[in-house]
Amino acid sequence: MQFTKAEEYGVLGVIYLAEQGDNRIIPLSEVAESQGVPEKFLAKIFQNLTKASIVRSHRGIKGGFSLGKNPVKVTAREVIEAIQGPYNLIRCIGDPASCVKHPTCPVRFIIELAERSLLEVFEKYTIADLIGWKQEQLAS
Amino acid sequence: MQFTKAEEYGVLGVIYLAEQGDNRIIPLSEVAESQGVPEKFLAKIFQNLTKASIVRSHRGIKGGFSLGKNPVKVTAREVIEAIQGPYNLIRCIGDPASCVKHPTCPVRFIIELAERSLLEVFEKYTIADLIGWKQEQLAS
DNA sequence: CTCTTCTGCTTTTGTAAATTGCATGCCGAA
DNA sequence: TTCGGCATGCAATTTACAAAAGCAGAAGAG
Repeated sequence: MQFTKAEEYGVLGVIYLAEQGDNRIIPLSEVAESQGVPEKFLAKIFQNLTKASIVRSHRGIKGGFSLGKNPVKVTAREVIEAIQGPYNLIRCIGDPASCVKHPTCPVRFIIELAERSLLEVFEKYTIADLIGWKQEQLAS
Repeated sequence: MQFTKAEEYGVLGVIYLAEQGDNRIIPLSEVAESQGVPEKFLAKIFQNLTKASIVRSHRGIKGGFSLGKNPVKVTAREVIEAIQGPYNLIRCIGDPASCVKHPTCPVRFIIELAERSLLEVFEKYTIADLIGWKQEQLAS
């Protein structure tokens, strides 16, 4: 079980945008370079974020991406699920039919609890919280 | 991020052994067939469980596997970590060197919290708890 | 001895993640 | 109105790892 790079890059990208402040428009190339991630990969991720209105895209010269929402109101869960789709630690939770043979499967029981507690964490912290934490680290 | 089949099969296998009671010795073929999982794959998983003393192996005719510990004292975390090694949702947590460029990486911050809350769940429930839950489901 | 079962190692297969490439469309600026 | 920079969308590739299969060997019971 591992956090994917797409999720990681996406969160980092949104944070970078938020840090520039004032809803500035930043070209993707700058975001990618600043975070040291492949631009084309980030492009795909940002398309998902655009669909979820977390960022806004601007074409043409001087184009790029700006924040679509107030970072205080965007939770980590929203960003992650915009990128990966709904969270499923195990297939049979998203698709109960595949688990129909084991209506009493104890693995599902514990995975459901684990998933819930994971989502609680992701829901508890906003992009603004993550930036705040980063500032604290820099200060200390 | 997904729970792996190895983890799932391992937990199911241990539960099956525990359900037979009295530390009976069960050949791997029976465990595999009862859970509908490939025997060779399960074999590798059980080797790890053996090293962690969660199960005990017995060779020769009438050989197989028996429980190595009281199911009341084996947590889901122990089983899972015996199979997969220490839990790392993200690479830079297990290997901080790979993250040295970003000492303030906010992703690490939230992933560490997520990981901790995940492990708390896995630590809270024992094999006996899972079996108990299964019985409840059957009863209702 | 010999048959059965685990053991250890190697190899293959399958699938999803991660990345790259390219043709296209849009937009602002000159 | 044209040009260049930038996003878009889809296709293709590469990489990585999970999942599974294979096989020779060791250990134990009868």
